[in-house]
Amino acid sequence: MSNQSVAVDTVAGGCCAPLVAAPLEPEQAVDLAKAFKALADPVRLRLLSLITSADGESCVCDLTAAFDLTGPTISHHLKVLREAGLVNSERRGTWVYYWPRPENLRPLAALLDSPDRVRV
Amino acid sequence: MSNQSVAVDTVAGGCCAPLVAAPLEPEQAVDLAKAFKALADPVRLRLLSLITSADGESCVCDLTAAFDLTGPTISHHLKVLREAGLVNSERRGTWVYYWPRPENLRPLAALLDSPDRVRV
DNA sequence: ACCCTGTCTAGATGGATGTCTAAATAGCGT
DNA sequence: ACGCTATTTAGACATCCATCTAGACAGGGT
Repeated sequence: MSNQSVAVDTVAGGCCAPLVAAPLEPEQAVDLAKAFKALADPVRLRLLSLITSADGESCVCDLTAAFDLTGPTISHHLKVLREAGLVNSERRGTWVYYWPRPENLRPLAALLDSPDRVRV
Repeated sequence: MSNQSVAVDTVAGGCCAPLVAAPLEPEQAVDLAKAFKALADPVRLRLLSLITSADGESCVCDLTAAFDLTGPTISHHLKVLREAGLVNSERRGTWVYYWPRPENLRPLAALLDSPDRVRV
């Protein structure tokens, strides 16, 4: 259950200077868009923030409890985050645990990091 | 034409510690998701990178020329970026120019910036 | 063996989104 | 005034997506 990340693997591979530095290649843009698409939902953002701010990892049961949504819906969102390479998961006994993958989150942050501008 | 930004204004207002620090409030997540949704398309990512890496600003005519898409489609994507607060625009004579809003891009970068983890 | 709980998969459905064509608006040059 | 170019708006259409219900699968306890 741990290795089906798709979108961000190329990103993690050192892709993409900050937006300020150079225009994106179309293929890079496609890969990056997949990652940002995973972040483009309030539920997934909250899931990621819960997972990331937790101490190392989070149980699905705790995550589900934080929302007013059905189990399958949460499961779907976690799958999107996992396939985007933003989190990883593992089953231990009855429960499944999720933890963040900062090595794939950091390049996204670096891409958006922009210095101040003349024009404000 | 310059002031209909919607999504990121609250973000720019000093919102949101890094994901690592604390879970997001639901309302914050909704606002941030709007911003990431604007980034969640390859065309818009390339538009933003063209605008941001250009020297100060870009003319719509140059942006349109960089894609194999119709003018209205580019215009639509630029509107999405503008309403998300990521860029701003101004008409000067015949042409319309777009420039980035780093004050609204930087909080997004800060949100995703994550330190290394025990578990890799 | 059986049941109970936790999680995921499959399939359906209403709403959002990317793209197009056609038409409107804005400014420039003659 | 007219026509030409640049850009946006309006509306249509096909696809994608968030959510749900129903059911499958996994593990633990009795």
